[in-house]
Amino acid sequence: MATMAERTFGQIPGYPEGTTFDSRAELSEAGVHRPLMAGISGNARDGADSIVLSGGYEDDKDLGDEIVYTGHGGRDPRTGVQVSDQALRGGNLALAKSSLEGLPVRVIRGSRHASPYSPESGYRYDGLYTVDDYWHDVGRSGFLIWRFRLLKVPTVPSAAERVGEGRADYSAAPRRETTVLRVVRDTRQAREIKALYDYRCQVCGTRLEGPAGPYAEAAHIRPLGAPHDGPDTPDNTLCLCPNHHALFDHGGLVIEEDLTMTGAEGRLTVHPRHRISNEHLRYRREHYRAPEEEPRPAARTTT
DNA sequence: GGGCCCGCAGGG
DNA sequence: CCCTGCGGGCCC
Repeated sequence: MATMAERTFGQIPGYPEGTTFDSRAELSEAGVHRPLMAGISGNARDGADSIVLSGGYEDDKDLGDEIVYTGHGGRDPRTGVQVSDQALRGGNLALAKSSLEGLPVRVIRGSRHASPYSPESGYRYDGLYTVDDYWHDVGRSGFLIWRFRLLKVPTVPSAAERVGEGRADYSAAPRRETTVLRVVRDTRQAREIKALYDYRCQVCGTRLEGPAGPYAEAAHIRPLGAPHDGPDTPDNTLCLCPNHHALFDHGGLVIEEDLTMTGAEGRLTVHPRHRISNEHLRYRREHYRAPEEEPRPAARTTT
């Protein structure tokens, strides 16, 4: 009956960047940031979809396009003073998950946030950011804090992504160079493929694991976007470790028709519930495998 | 249902 | 200004 509204990642239709709100209640009603008090909206499974910078956290840094946001926890609720260490759970784990999955986070600034980028009054939606990095530090209080570096996403996505509903088809996955080359966002189906393989590389079986959980990459067999126009569908997606993803993208790993591999040992691991398109594999071989270096006539002659 | 949280209003 | 009480919604 009272089903929880679906968490929406990305921009909320009807509320473009720069939209202002009088109160947290207005922000909540619009769905731009649902919690009325908490600074982080999200959970450990899906990631964080929005945050609010509203002052009060002494270790925050705001450079406009770059924000170092402080996690929550360890504060006396009355005084706001840090009285113990923070842990990687709750909203903190949600932000870490967003970093692992490359999900966009809506950023809202409040007037009480001491920064040249904060609004005069109320709250303002300031666009989408990715969680580029997260780590722990000793804050000014002397207690452990979790810190999240957020970088502004320069382009505005055309459609919002919804978790739990199957209409997440993107024509392209934008990339951005940061400390590493990282996918800005994965589609729902890409995350499902990674889950199906339990984040193990289909080539080597490697499973990378950090404090917030496992990390793998979704690789497209026939690339997205013009002129390849590969679909963002499970039969065109592989779950790979970063090395084999890069090797695959750059033609150093070729998957043959019988799933043996050139550039790696053995056969590609394929889950029984994962159908991979032979057509897309063929396209990849035809366009990315190193061409045979055959001696050719210097000039074509007609007889 | 318990506990948490970057609100908010009101009073001193 | 600071402090207090009272909170709604949501995560676990």
